[in-house]
Amino acid sequence: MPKLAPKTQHARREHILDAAEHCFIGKGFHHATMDDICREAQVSPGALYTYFVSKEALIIGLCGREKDRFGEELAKITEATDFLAALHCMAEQYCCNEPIEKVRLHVEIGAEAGRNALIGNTVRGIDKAVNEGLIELLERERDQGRIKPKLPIEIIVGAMGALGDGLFQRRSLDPHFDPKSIIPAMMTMIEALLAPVPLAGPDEKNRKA
Amino acid sequence: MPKLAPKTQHARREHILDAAEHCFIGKGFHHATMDDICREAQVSPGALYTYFVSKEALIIGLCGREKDRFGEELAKITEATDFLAALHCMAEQYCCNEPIEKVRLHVEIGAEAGRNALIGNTVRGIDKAVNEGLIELLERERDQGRIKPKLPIEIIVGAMGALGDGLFQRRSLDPHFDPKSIIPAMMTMIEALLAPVPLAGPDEKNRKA
Amino acid sequence: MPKLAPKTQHARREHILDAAEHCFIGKGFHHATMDDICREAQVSPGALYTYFVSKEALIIGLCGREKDRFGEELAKITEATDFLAALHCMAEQYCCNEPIEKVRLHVEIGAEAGRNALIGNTVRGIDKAVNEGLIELLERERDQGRIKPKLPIEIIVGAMGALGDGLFQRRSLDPHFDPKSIIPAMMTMIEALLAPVPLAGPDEKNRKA
Amino acid sequence: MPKLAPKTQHARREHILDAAEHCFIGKGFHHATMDDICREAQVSPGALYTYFVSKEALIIGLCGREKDRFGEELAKITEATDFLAALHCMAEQYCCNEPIEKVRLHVEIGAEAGRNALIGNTVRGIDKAVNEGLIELLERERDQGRIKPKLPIEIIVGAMGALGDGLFQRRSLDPHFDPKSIIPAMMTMIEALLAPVPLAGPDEKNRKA
DNA sequence: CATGAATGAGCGTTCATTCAT
DNA sequence: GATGAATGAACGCTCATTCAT
Repeated sequence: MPKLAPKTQHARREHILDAAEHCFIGKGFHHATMDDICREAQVSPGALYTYFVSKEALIIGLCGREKDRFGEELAKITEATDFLAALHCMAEQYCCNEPIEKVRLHVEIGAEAGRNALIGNTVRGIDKAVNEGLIELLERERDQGRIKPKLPIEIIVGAMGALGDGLFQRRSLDPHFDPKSIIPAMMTMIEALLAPVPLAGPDEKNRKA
Repeated sequence: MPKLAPKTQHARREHILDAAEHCFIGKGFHHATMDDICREAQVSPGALYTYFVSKEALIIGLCGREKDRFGEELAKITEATDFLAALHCMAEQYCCNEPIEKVRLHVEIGAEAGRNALIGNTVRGIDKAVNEGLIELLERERDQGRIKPKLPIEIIVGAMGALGDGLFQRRSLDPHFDPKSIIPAMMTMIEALLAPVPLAGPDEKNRKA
Repeated sequence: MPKLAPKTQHARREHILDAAEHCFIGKGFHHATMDDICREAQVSPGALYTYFVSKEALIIGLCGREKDRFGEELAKITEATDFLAALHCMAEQYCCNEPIEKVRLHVEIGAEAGRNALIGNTVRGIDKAVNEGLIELLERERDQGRIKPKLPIEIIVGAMGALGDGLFQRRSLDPHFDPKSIIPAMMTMIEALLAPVPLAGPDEKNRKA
Repeated sequence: MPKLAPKTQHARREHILDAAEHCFIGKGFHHATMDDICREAQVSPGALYTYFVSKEALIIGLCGREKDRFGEELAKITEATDFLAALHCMAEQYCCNEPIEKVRLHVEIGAEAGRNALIGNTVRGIDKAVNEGLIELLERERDQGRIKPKLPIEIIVGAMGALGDGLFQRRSLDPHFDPKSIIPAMMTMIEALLAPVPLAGPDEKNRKA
């Protein structure tokens, strides 16, 4: 039998990952069984194991996809003209629109990452990439005089990341938690860190008056 | 073997809880087995089950301990004369001095609480108690004119809680994460929310001028 | 501590046996736990084990009581003037009035007796005693000319015993089984075996005529 | 390992059922463990559980086999020209030739059926099928004038069934019980119920005279 | 004698993974 | 490459029984 076309291989991989995501989201990482995933993907265990060497590998694959996704998200902000508005938009996206079950999966993976070295490394890798992206972005903003932060930018980015994780934890824990109401608080906190410079305009002098 | 003195009973319970804590921290709730815990506590399964009806009950017991502990912590802040300094002190306590193991346990329980209703309720109960304590405290500060927050106090407390959870998540994930460096960022954020009123002094008029 | 008065000892034994009977009837021999029985009897496990060396011993004790009970039952029939009527009465007693849960226990013990030598011997001992009582009774009836069985009396008694056991099995299996309706059939069968001689009376000659 | 041929599947199932039967007979349903059965069948627990979802399911499977077997037995009687002789033959078959092990299994299942709803329903279903077969048969005999029962046929069939169960109970309890000697008693009882009409012969008129 | 905490082998069942076909 | 039956170590938990107090 000739080797499967790389395209087919990749498609199959993604298909299995979709199934795994669906199962992990629905039942949690520990409660979902490999058989659940096989059934969902309509694939035999043997076939699954040619694409992923273990259950762990499925999580790692899922992490990879999240990483890509977040990269795109970040690119959007980077390209936005109004950086703060884009941040607000992203906060809304992650706080409100992300379905609760997916949030739970995120928290679960976070816990697993604390103990499982392989998953830990993967998750740390993602965090690093995200942080670097944000740092680069914020440094540019600062160099262009649009923000005047009083603290080192890596620290600020670290604090922003923690805030995001905390929001996820909160949502995961309390299904009645209303994330919309917290956004003003988040923006207040982030602005305090970034110290954005008001846009110069014809009425700037009026403010000082 | 007549009835054990309540003191002995309690000590035995705590001893088992210690063992469970150790195992959950080291392996996670799902990977730690009851036998692991029995071995750690040097107790037979049957004996363990006279103190805790299930594995779940061990987590709940662990939650109870954390709750008590946090209650004491909160009382200390409440009694402090300088509220912001006390907060700073507590941030340091939880960010830096809390051993990484406890932090992991916290994250572990948080993840489990998202999937397990009983644990979820317990953790939500604790959160509620903590939040109420903080709300009460902040309302008093506001009524006494020491802070002038622009957002509802519950929202502020919610954001502070999220920030705390996020820090824990960060520490759990990255053993090299330096929590000390982030404290200024945290205080900046919290102060932005609380808007503390500077203490009245001889140069107060200069500010208004 | 002086030995307990034999009377107290015996009363305690009976009390525990009552509790065991209650539990076995309610949950079945295998499903009832020693703790269930202790709770029911308000006795500690240690105390229970001074009266009965094992769970098995409880069943054997229960068998002993049944044996005594059946002996009394048999005595009543023996003393009755109309033997067939007494038999009918006893059939009614065992078929209809015996509560279904007790019937089930009987069947359970019967099954256990097939495998457990100790219980088997006990149950066989009871059966033997019952059979001997019935044999004696029927032989007297025969010698007094009231029945004219065509088969050996032990065989007849064996068949009657089987019929009784079968009825219990039937009742145990089907809660809707109506035992009353089967009594005529039972009496028909038994009369066929015993061939009772119609009571001699002034009109006896008319029959032959 | 592609899909097993249905024949192989069935053979494997039967093999496991054989092992379960052996264990249940030897130790009883409650004392036999799944591991015992696995060892006996030379099969891993996982493999066993692909054929039977639970221990309970093993008994149900065993019941299915008995049902099929009894159906065949019944068909033989139905086709026989001399119905009473066929019945006698069947009594002999079940009383004498049935190996004691099968008899024990029957009693074991009967006891379990009294406590376990699923097994109870299964056994009741078999009993119903058997009873209906017998009822149909006896009604035909009656309509053709070969028997003149004085009691409703369902009652008669119920009594016959009880008699059969009782015999099994007796055999299971006492390994020295001689079932051959009881057959005349059984036939006497059954004939009393059925009231078979003697075959018409040359001396028929003498009877009526 | 009574107590009840403790024992610990054993239970029915699961499921990530393997490998003969 | 794909299949799916098979593996087997483990799991959380139970409960008849013991024995230090």
